[in-house]
Amino acid sequence: MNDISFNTRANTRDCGTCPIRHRAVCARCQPDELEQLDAIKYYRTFEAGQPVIWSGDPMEFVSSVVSGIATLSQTMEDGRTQMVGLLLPSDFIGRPGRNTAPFDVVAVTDLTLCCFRKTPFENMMEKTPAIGTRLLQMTLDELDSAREWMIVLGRKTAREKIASLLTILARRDASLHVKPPRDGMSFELPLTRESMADYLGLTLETVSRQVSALKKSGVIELQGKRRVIIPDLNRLISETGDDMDGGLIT
Amino acid sequence: MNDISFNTRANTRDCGTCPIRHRAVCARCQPDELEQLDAIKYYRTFEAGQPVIWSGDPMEFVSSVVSGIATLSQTMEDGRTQMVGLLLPSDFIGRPGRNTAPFDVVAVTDLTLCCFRKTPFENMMEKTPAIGTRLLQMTLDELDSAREWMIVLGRKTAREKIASLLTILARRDASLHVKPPRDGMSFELPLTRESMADYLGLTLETVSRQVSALKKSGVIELQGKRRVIIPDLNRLISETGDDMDGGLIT
DNA sequence: GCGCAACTTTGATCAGGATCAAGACAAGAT
DNA sequence: ATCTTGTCTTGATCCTGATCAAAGTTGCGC
Repeated sequence: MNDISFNTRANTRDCGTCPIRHRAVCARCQPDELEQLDAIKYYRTFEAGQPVIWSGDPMEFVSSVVSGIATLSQTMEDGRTQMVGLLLPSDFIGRPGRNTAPFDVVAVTDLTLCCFRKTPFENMMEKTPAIGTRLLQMTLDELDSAREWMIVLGRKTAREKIASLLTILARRDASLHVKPPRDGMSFELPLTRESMADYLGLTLETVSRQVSALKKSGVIELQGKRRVIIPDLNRLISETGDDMDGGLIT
Repeated sequence: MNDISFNTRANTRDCGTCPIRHRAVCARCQPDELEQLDAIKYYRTFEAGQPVIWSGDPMEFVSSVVSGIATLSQTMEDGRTQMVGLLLPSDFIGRPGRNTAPFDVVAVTDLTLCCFRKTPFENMMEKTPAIGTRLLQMTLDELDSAREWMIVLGRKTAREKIASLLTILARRDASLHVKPPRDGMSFELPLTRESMADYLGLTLETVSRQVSALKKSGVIELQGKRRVIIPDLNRLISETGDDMDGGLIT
């Protein structure tokens, strides 16, 4: 027996083989599986801006993000693009049972992935049902997040959209730190204004204007163009239009 | 051995215990499991308009839609609502491993669900890993659909949104029939203009106007307010803004 | 038949965000 | 220092879809 629990984003642990703390499948490596894992596991790194895989490409691995940030997005023929997900450390990329990528994956910052060759991974899943269970839980989480994002895209105003995105980023950032948010948290924006626009279904000009507007209202402060200071998180949350007590995508 | 394959929406089969053809978990009942299944399985029916469950409510069952249509939606405090999913026969409702419903589920038409009490279902999942695998595949499908819907909500014009919705409904309807679409397919709109608006992130007036506009352009025809005739599906698809050859949510 | 309620269409006007256009700013490169 | 390049901000204008309002349609109960 061992005490491995299903780690949540706020409750990560060292897996012993990967360089950082994370919660994805390879974080659950068990000692006697490591030999085999090492045979099928490898790291890949990407520079900021590089594509990881294009929609429709054959995909011979599954992976989890070790460090850096990637985006999951889709582009129409005429160039309109929509981000459908933000991949942060510990997030999982890939589809056991599928052969092609359904969306574009692009490295936003320098990116390291911990990859598993797909077939051996699938075999491992069969032998270790806990992995499948874990993956199902993660997928259900992602599905809920995706659905919660729909109300942002479909029903929120530009200002609410920006506030929603900043809230998510602030919360994700806060969960990386040990100290709980002493008011006056701050974080580095990983996205350009254009990426934010693609995530929110806006134009980059509107994003810029609304960020400025939130600054003018005192809801946020900026140091340079990328560092965001949030004097009062509840104030920001109240700008999202959401219920105060939760529900927002984590 | 048996030849049960992972059924897709276009490839359903009789499960032998449920009244109609469908592809969800209970469609995969195996003869020797039936006795036990009957002990934990039951049907529930809802009238059109009735809620099945509210977001946040404790949820003691999982289920699949046997007949009728339900919506999955979310409402903000001020009343703005966004549908995040359309549940058609064979779709699965519920979260193994969760105790509360993440979204509102409402019956749009008269609805029959095939329900399984959650704990016994989860036990069954543990004993029969194929169920978990199947559920993971279905969840991955739903996740892809949810993400594909994001580009509709975030980047499409009102006309494209309507065309996208009609295309999905037309395709789903077509997959229920044996004959492939002899051009000139038609189907009954299951949704009111308001529900369509909530699905597409529009107002009901805009939906009405754009439906009229598509009619005036000859892309669709209407018999009464609810029956839609599609003389040329490709013509409709070209109005969605999507790539001709696929990709659209199924 | 009539009346009523729910749903739908259509019109007039408004506004939020898109679009077009010009600069501002910062970090590197020469 | 100057030029370049990419990113961001700000302004002016336009247009799509929202909002407000009224009337048309359908189905149902009586």
